[in-house]
Amino acid sequence: MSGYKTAQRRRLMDFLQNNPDKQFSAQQIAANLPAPEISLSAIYRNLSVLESAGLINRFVKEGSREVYYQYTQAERCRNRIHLICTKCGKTLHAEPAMADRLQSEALTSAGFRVDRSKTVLYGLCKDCQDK
Amino acid sequence: MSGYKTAQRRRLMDFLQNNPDKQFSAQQIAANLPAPEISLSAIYRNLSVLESAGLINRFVKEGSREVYYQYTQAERCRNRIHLICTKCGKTLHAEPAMADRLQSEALTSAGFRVDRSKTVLYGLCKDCQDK
DNA sequence: CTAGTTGCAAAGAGTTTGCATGGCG
DNA sequence: CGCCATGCAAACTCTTTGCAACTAG
Repeated sequence: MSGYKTAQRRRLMDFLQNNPDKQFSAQQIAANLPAPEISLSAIYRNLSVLESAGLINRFVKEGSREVYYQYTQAERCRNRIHLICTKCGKTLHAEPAMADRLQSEALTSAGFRVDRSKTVLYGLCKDCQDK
Repeated sequence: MSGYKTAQRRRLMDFLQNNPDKQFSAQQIAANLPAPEISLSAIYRNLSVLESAGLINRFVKEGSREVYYQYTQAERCRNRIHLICTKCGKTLHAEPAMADRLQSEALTSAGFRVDRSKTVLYGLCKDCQDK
């Protein structure tokens, strides 16, 4: 009923798939995508489609007002909490075990049920701590 | 050198202080503030001033693109991680002990240094879980 | 009096939408 | 051929800024 396989859709998907640890705004994608260019509106619409299909994640970065997109790695993202480095922008995936502990921690000490898919921990990754 | 005590500034501060558990966008404040109205630009500028002074917190809410502001309760916010209910919008403050455990958890299992002031856990508060 | 403040309108940034054209199936 | 996709420009939303009038100290 809906969804053609167009060259643009595939190129967008490829781009995000090739940078699985990073997240991009629509405009950054437009700027970094190799020629031929894709119109901004097509990018926005395709990102929307891909997100509905569950192929990419969409979220607002802390301190920014832009929407960012990132490739969804099923195995790596499922049931995991994301850690984003505020310096280099890299995304790490907390192991499920860590998410479990964190979740039960919040539940017992505050009665709060953490939603893993919506929660992002911000801070510095290992590499950026050293600098 | 800078900062007068104007009636508008005080009214904004009062409004946020009277709703310490909630966060508002500039436009929501404009809509909920009792008459006489304050121009949107004055609201934005005052929120900016109050934030620089450390009297209120500023952050982007998950799933939204707007900037939200909330009264900074020095004792309650210092060194604490915030928990925001995705249903009712209420903010809880994790005890420092919980933040400590969470932080060391991230550090040992992922080498990630969590920034407490920027990290927000999203989920359901006690009250909203029951419904 | 002087510097910070206010309101209004205009400018910006990011994103969405209407519409005619072009492409997948 | 029918429906989805694309480009372009216009519309939108939230926020910032320029400017002249206005006030706190």
